[in-house]
Amino acid sequence: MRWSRQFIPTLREVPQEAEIPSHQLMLRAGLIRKLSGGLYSFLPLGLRSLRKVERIVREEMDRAGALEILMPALQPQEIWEESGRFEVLRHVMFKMRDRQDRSMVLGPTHEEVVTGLAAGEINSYRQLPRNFYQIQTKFRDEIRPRFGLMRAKEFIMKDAYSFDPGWDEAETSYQAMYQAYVRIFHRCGLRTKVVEADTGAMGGKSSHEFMVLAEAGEDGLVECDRCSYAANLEQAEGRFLDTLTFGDDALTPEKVATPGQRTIEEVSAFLKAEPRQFIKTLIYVTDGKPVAVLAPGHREINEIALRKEIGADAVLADPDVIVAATGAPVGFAGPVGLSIPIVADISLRGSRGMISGANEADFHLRNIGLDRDAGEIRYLPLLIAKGGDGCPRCDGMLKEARGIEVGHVFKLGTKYSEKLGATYLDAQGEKQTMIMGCYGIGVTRTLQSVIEQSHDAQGIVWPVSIAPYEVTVMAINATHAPSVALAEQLVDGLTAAGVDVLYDDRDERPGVKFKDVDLIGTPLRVSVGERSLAKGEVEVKDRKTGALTGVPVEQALGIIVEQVQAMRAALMPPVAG
RNA sequence: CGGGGCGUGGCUCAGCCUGGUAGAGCGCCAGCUUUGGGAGCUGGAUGUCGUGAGUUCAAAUCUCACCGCCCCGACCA
Repeated sequence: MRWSRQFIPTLREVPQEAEIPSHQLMLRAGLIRKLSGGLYSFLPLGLRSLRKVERIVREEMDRAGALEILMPALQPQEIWEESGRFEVLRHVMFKMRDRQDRSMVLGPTHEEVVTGLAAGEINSYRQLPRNFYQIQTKFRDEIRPRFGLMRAKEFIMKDAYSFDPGWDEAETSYQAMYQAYVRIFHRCGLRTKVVEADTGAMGGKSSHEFMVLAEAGEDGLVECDRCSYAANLEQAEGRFLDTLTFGDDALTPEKVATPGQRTIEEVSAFLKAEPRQFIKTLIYVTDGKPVAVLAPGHREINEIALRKEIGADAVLADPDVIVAATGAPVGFAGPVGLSIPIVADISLRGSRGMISGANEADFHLRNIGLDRDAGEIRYLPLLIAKGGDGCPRCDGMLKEARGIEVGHVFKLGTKYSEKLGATYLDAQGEKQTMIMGCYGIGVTRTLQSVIEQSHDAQGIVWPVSIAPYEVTVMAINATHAPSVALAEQLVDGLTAAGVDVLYDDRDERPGVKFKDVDLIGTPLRVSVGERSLAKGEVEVKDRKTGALTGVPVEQALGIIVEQVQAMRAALMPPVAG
């Protein structure tokens, strides 16, 4: 392909709309253009890379035995009401009406459709197991689209759904997908970290996320410095290593005036005590009733864990509810003397000498021995894990990182198959419920994640497997006939050898062409110029290492093809299976 | 939805405070020179200054409303 016939609108300057490197580079290298917030057009270069990611995904899914199908993006709202997820996901679904005034939605995911399909078509154990997947556009009315393709309103997802006769078989399906994901991301040149995760709106028993570690990542996670434990912060449990005992055990609670001091920060400064000596008392409301939730003053409550324990609808209480529940305005709640149920993080068990609100305006209590001075308390693990906490699996210590979720595998169990009647008859003629799993890869997000992980100051550094072109060839001076002739000869030869080659035929200054090639990031650059030609050579530059090699003209074609093949081979998974 | 920032040519931005002829660099078009890391010279095209209302003799500039974009938070796969 000739550069002059392609459409590669590169930008010299960083568009102000883009914050993170990958988003900036996708715009600068001419891969995408924005239509409006969270909606992007793919230009030729972006689409070429996207198609290559899709091809890898498709090959590995097929290899793992999954079957490609394609389901409608436009769906009747009823199927969501049937599964009970309309309420859960109504805020992320685009909703509309058709000409018969039927309520329709654009699918944010496809458990409902695929489970209905399986329920209708699969009746016997002889038809199991089956795993259906598709690569398709998903629609989610994001509260806040962000970072280009990272979080968009419309994006391409590979979603797969496994149906198994029993739990053991389902485990096998899960492992097969897990392994396929490892291979997919490896082939895309991505380094990923697998973490334990919360199942969120998908539901089900347990799940793992494939994370690309990156500063720009939207998810916090922790990993152990000793063992392989790693988890999303939403899911992670850290062992609290600190001991919360202060001062003399014999001291009893004492009221202390703290006029106008509401936050832990304010009161700890006022009383000259560390935040960790405080019992943070938050009032939540669940099922219409207030509940006091306690945590050490320097730590945060994990609301996902909390909701699992006290009720899925739990939210922080409004000020008037707090006044009614504690008798004091916001900022002065404490566990001592409260008449509402209390749950506390397990780190607070046995704590002594603590400080908390006195349930009276402008007063706090100190010298609290929590289980001595407060009423009945349920102790539960409720904290968001933090770097420095102990690993829950071994003696190691957790450290924090940020990640981009590119894949997520779920053990769903029977959540959908039960609701939507996905049952079959086993060998004994007994009716059984299918065991499901679901497996997603954000294809467009994966593409951008590769750039986020693989770029430098000059531009994108594509892994050869998903580079829009594998090699760019140029005549440094497009008016120098011998250079042009040799360049074109190399382009033809490479094309014939099955290499994706871009021919920069523009009559631009060399600097312009060099900058552009670096920006769009093709793994190899071949330049033909008068200088190297005088030595009987062409120049090959490795985009990743920056290494420049003079290659004799006669051997150039063979050497370049070999290098491309070597780069391709390096990204194939080491072992089969 | 709360907080903050920003909307001026294709891109990056100045001008706004203190109202009075709409600017620069890059890009684009034509010509000449140039050709190993974003060239030089000459000439040229491109703007409802986000939209609407208001104040004013006069609004890119002041006021109000709305819209859009970006960031933080809440929320979320």
